[in-house]
Amino acid sequence: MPIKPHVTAAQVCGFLESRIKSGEWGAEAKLPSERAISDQLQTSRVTVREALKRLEANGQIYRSNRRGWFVAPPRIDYDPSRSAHFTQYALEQGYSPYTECLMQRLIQADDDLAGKMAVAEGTQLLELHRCRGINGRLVYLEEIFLRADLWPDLIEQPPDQSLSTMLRNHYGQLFKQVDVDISIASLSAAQAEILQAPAGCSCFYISRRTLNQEGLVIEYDREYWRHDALNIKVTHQFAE
Amino acid sequence: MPIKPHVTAAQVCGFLESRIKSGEWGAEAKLPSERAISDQLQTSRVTVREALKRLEANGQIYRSNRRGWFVAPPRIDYDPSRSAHFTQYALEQGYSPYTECLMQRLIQADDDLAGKMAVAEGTQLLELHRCRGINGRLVYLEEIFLRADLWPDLIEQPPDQSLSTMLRNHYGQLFKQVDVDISIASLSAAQAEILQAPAGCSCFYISRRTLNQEGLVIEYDREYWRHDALNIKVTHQFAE
DNA sequence: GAGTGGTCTAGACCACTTC
DNA sequence: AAGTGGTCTAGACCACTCC
Repeated sequence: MPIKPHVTAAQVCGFLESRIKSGEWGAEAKLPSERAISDQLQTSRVTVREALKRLEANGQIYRSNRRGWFVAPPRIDYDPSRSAHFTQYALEQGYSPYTECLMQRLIQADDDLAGKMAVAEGTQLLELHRCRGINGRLVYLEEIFLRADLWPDLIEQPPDQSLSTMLRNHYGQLFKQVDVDISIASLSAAQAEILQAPAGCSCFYISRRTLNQEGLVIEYDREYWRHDALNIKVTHQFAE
Repeated sequence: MPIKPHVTAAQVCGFLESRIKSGEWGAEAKLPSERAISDQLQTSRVTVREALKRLEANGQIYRSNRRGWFVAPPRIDYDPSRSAHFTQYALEQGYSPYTECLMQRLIQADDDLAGKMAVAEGTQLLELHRCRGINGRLVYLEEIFLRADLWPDLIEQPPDQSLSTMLRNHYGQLFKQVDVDISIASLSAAQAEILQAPAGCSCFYISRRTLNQEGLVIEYDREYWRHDALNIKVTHQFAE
């Protein structure tokens, strides 16, 4: 006798996608609960979760820890090779940017940092941690390292001000070159908690080294982005 | 009476990671079967799979469809803003590159392609599909679009030759600018099958528009990379 | 043919959010 | 207090790979 075939995760994906694409569930809309979806589609919660994770993987939806699943808003365009600040990008694209400084302190460069910043091990560095969001949603964490000898009184400055503007205007530094690295990583437990993301959540990892006219590394920066929040755009002009 | 606490996915992650980091399981090594791991650690297969997926998310391991889980080899460094060909990159970094042409045909530009290539809708384009691997492992799929009017006899050329070299040497084209877009996407069912990846597998999506001296889009390219195979490096020089 | 990963079922408990 | 997502158990069948 014929057995009712299982509802597959792919079918659940289709069901959810059609509602997202039709606009029935707009940006930032909360999806129904996992149990509600599995009841409606006559399937198990495991299958629903599998479908949700696939839509999460390509950035159509995201989750906020234990609060539920939400439709992902449009991604922000971002060119990490430019020194323009995040706030400017976000405003240009019609978003409301938000920055919070989580921590700032003086540290001694360890082996790894010394290599990245081309300084001797033990050199004094200023370390800043910030988180940033758009439209009320946290989208990335940032770890910034600056040579303390180049910015002697920076630690006194208000941390919310744009760093790149400050470096240029206040210290008269000119940027000569930026080296950018982009790869996939996963959030540490502490990072995931700040971004309200699940444990082990995959993220974009972007690191940037900014060099000045003399070839000194004036800024070293590590960013951890929600992967659904970001569209990286880089334009490269070839020399004549 | 005390109940034995559950083995958590995080503990399984730790168990697996320590064996990878210690070198007990080297690059490309096959992990034990999911059932063997769950038996050894006295846990369920679901928990083991959860752990494996977390290590997959940050690129430490990867799976080849239905064949098993493997330790991910070192990532290849890649600068999409340069026109150097993949083969050269791979050889410089000590890998054995591999390219296969999957398809080539003439098409009419649809609305989307016409916009991307700045040509009229219906313009004749040459479409090439290739897959590429290093050390015997497929790492990305590529869809290339070229204006048929600029390369009248290209369809007759051997497809394995480096395209960028050919464009420069044979046609004397000079590259002026490259616009690169990078984001996260997921593989279609057809793409996943070619890369031997699971359904809905997340990937790096890289699209590139290459412009010549006259500002014409001479190449438009879409790449779908296994996310664990890639480390993107871009260097940007600021104008004086 | 044996074993594997891919998928699905039908529960369960906990920590946390929301009301 | 009710409901949610996060996690875990203990099975099952299938399609596929490998031998």
